[in-house]
Amino acid sequence: MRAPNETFSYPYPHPAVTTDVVVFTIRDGRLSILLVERANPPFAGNWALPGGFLDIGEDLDACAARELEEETGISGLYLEQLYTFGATHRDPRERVISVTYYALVPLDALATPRAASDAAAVGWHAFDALPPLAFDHAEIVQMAHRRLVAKLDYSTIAFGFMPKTFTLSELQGVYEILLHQALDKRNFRKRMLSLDLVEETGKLRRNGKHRPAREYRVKHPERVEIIK
Amino acid sequence: MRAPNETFSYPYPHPAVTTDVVVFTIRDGRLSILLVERANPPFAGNWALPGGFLDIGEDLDACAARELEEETGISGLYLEQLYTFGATHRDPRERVISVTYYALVPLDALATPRAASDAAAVGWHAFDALPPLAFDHAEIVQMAHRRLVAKLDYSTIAFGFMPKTFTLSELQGVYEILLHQALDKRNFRKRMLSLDLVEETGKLRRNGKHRPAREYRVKHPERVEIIK
DNA sequence: GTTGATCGTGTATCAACGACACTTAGGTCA
DNA sequence: TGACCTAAGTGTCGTTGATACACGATCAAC
Repeated sequence: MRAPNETFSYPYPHPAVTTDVVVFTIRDGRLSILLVERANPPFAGNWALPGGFLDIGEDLDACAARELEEETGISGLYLEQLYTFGATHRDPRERVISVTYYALVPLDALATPRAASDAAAVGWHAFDALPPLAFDHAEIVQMAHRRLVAKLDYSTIAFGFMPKTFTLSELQGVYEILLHQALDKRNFRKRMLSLDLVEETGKLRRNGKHRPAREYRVKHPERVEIIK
Repeated sequence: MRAPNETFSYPYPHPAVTTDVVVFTIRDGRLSILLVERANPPFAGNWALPGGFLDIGEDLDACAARELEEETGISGLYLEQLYTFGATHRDPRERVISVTYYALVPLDALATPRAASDAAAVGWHAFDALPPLAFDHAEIVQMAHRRLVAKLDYSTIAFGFMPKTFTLSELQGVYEILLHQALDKRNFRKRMLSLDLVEETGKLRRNGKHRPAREYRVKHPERVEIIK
């Protein structure tokens, strides 16, 4: 496609542009994020966010989706732009501007990532027990987490973690994990139902040796994320 | 500094990176933004946001501040990152990624901008009567406005428009302009004073042939922007 | 000293939120 | 088959925050 020794020249120096994605999910009751183990320098052997260099004819959103798919096999997520990081020495190779995104994966989506391209391994890591991360990715993860928690208050972002159908107890569990605190069952249900965002499927879900729970679904899955 | 015909080469194509800044103020009772008239193609003669190309050794925030100062003479503002725009054909010359910022100027700051560098003219334009803008700058302005209005609800961002001292009526006026609606005087004062963010200077301000108003100042000017 | 203009103040009602405990339904097992 | 275990599901009351609303006080101008 491209001559081996071809180069691209500009009258002024240009930085490289990358995208990086923070993918959240909840696994085994813990908030977790998706990391790839770097196969190549710099930071070979370290864990990092999935991401990579922007193709010159590609939109930023498309780049984030493509790199995520290439490195982890996960696709079809709704990616929201988070922040752009551009400190001068954040990458030892050259000047790199990183446009970062975040996304949520439902609990059930059997998102078993597979390593590919320049990643040695891929895996979910509990947010409160992350390994050391390459580049400034720890900072990116922190910002994504702050954004996620802030959005719980004024948006329906938590539904991003829910499978197609779920029980109110499961939904409450997601909030409790994200907020790090127990919630009152009656108040939680009152608030959720008054928002008029979920509806009963009519089915019951049997989860153990006790009374079965009513199953719910989101009423307007397309416009989750609306501000309350 | 640089040899005239020097070029910078990379094994892969690199986009250019720019910063653009949306500066808000309130003039004559109208929300206004700062625009520069472009002296050079593309879009020569059109109005655009102040901004320009990132220097290779410069942080993004510094670039935004520098370009703003160079093109308008305004400096010392607190710039907050807004969003990064990178659609493939947003600049006809080459692929350009723009990291955008926004900032607020107090009403009194005699911010008389002066044209410089590659700007033919500089001026304030009422937000509800903007001229056609170059590139995708209209979209950037819309996003900045949405962010500004959203932040009114849960932050102290409105103080960014206030001079060192002000009256509660002036502060109320700012809110009314931004929110596009009249507010009840008693309720507004109750809420503002209960936040414990302003204090009386002890002075009175005479503004006309009527009872003078008490003068206030922000209590902790350094940490304006805190979430309520 | 009357007029005009803005400043500054209090109360009553309603809605939203938080605290709080028991009954119901199904599964399990003796 | 009935006793028991476990999570599901439900209502009230008090507190707090938001909204609606009207008039006297103060200064300048005449």
